[in-house]
Amino acid sequence: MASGPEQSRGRATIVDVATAAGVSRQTVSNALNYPQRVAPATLVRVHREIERLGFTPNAAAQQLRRRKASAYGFEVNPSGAGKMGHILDGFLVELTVAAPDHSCHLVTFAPDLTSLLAGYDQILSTGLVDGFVLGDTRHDDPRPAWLLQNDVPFVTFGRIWDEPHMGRWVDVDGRAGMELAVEHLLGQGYASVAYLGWPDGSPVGDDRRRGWLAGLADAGLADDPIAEEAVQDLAAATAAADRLLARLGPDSAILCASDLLALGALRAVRNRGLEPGRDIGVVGFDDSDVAEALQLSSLRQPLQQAAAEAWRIVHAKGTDLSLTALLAPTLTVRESTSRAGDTPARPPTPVPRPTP
Amino acid sequence: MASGPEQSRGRATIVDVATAAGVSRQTVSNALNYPQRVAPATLVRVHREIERLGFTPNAAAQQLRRRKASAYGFEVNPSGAGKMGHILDGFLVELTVAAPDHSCHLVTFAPDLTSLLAGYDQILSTGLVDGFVLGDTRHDDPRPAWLLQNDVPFVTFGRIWDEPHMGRWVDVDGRAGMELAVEHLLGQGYASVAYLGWPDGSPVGDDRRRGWLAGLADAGLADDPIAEEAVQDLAAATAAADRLLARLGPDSAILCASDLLALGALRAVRNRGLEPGRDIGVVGFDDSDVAEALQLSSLRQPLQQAAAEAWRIVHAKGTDLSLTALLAPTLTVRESTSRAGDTPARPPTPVPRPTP
DNA sequence: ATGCCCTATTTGAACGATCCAACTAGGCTG
DNA sequence: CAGCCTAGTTGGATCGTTCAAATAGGGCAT
Repeated sequence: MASGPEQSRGRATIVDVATAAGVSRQTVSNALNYPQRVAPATLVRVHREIERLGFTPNAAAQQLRRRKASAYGFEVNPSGAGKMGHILDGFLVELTVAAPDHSCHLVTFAPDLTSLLAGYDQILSTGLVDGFVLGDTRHDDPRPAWLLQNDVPFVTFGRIWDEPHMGRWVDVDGRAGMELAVEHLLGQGYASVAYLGWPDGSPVGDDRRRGWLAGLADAGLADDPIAEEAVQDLAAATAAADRLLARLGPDSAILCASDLLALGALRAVRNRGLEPGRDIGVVGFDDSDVAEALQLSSLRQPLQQAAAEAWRIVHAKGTDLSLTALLAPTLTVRESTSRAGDTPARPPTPVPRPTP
Repeated sequence: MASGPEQSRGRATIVDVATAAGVSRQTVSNALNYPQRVAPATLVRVHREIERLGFTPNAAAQQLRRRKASAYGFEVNPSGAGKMGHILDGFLVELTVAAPDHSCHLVTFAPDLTSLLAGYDQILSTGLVDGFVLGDTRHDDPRPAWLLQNDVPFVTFGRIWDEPHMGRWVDVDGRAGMELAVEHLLGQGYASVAYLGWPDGSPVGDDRRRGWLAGLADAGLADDPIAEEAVQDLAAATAAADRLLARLGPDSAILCASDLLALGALRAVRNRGLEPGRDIGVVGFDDSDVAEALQLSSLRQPLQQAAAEAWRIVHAKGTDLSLTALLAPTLTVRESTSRAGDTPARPPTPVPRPTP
């Protein structure tokens, strides 16, 4: 697989190939970077030697001469790794998979404790990366402005809500996703669709709530929208969902801003002796592992598309500020929204509680 | 933060610092790499100029000259990203956080479809990375042998079960973790501890099962161990747990090989009208987001330690084949194993099912 | 004073590739 | 037949750093 060069003093270099093919090193370089400049006969001869010697251009030498690393930094946050709804892990994977299509790669780095920008400045100043993919956008985020000011290529996953005119982002259209979910739920025969969301103030949450309302309006059901709020916590979600159920009639559905909230809804439903899907429809957001395990219908973010768009945007030349991509999520339908769902979780014979 | 060099033609280089400090470039290099070779007075002068000019050594130039990238590759697998129990995401984060301690960084790459080794060979041949951190170990894994044969530094997360004598791994002691869990459960007052595990044959699963048996033996309860098997699937796990409950007396506990299996156990327990924790103890493995959300006690892998050990091993010089680290997991105790747990999930007033 | 050693520092030469400008054949034009 | 153009090829310089060997300049013993 990796056969050594003439002299076994390491890997084959471009001059090894050149001498073997009887040409100059520049011709070998041209054969790889500008094939149209090289005579066809020479081209095949060079490529044969490249193949034979197992030559691969040295990345460090290319980076040095080209003044370009063809690498991008991705900040990973220790606090939220593996957390539910943290689709960043999946996004990173899809970015990595798509990276070769753009002949570049990804370098991970951890945030600097002193400053939000320090970590970025440091890895950038070594020339290790050309730019960044920001996996999240925070409120009052100083990073986009700083990067723009320093002419550093970047793209964020998540809209830059504070500055709507600022481009260079890719995001998932939570609003459209919610409309889709409402349509699905009504199509399944649920009479009404209530909403379990986060408290006002988070841009993402507000956007999703608007999607729910829009979905109701589309169906002409917007006259009396029923909603409850809960923070991202199971106990709070369960309690809020229970309040919701108290206000709802039969054959209702609950649309949730996250899988965790939906998990609370599932518990509240079961606590009332009801069966999710058959009695009450429940839809979550992010299609996390939990959703899959609990047979919870959920909106899935198109991470593969998002990664592709991210690479496109980060590589786009010029200062075009309107480089954006808004992608529609898809709905993964499971038992929690199917009326005729068999309920395998229920055991054949209920057993009374054993008394000590 | 990033002030330019004398001529604003890019970043400050080592010669910019040298001329500014009135020394040769090599002295600046020495000041950074071998400070003891430089006279104290010169040292402070050089460092002052480095600070003033905001100089950072160019990584590509260093890599080229040192013939060393100070980077390591980490293969990310598209199929299992974000999956429950996939602690690889967390491991990658901890590796990234700890990387600066070893003045190196991490480069992610996706598996090549043609061959398991092709992706490794390719990124290695460019000199982009010096070695690899393998996030998982498969059965009949050709990678460790290949890497060893080619003198490529590496370390695996997960023992190399096929070749017990082969070193260069860091792993979590599932067996010890299970013993710890059994001890905890018995200490909580549960009369017996049953086991819900994977079918025989997986090295990890068999190891954990042995830990359970060892824990029972330590307590003198090994005479009639009760266990059931299920594949990594919620429905199967729920059914198996239900079979287990049929065989168990009151005040028992179920120790599970994974959080997903434990999730099935929780459902089976609730389906019988019992309350996890109060009536039946349940313990999972991996302390995933689900465990946290469902208040499930679970064994947590010490990923931070694992990352530190991984860096130590991958950087260890020589061909010492016995470079290993076996770390003990910790138990995160939650309501599913606390007898006197309040049960916030139960609503104050049960409501009958609404009839249409 | 001469020789010698030791320390601090400097100079030359890589590392492996690409950019740039120059060079050589040819064929074509006027 | 001189001159021009183009395709194909080449050598020199360069990216920014570190390695290896050479130099300068004391201090100390002979």
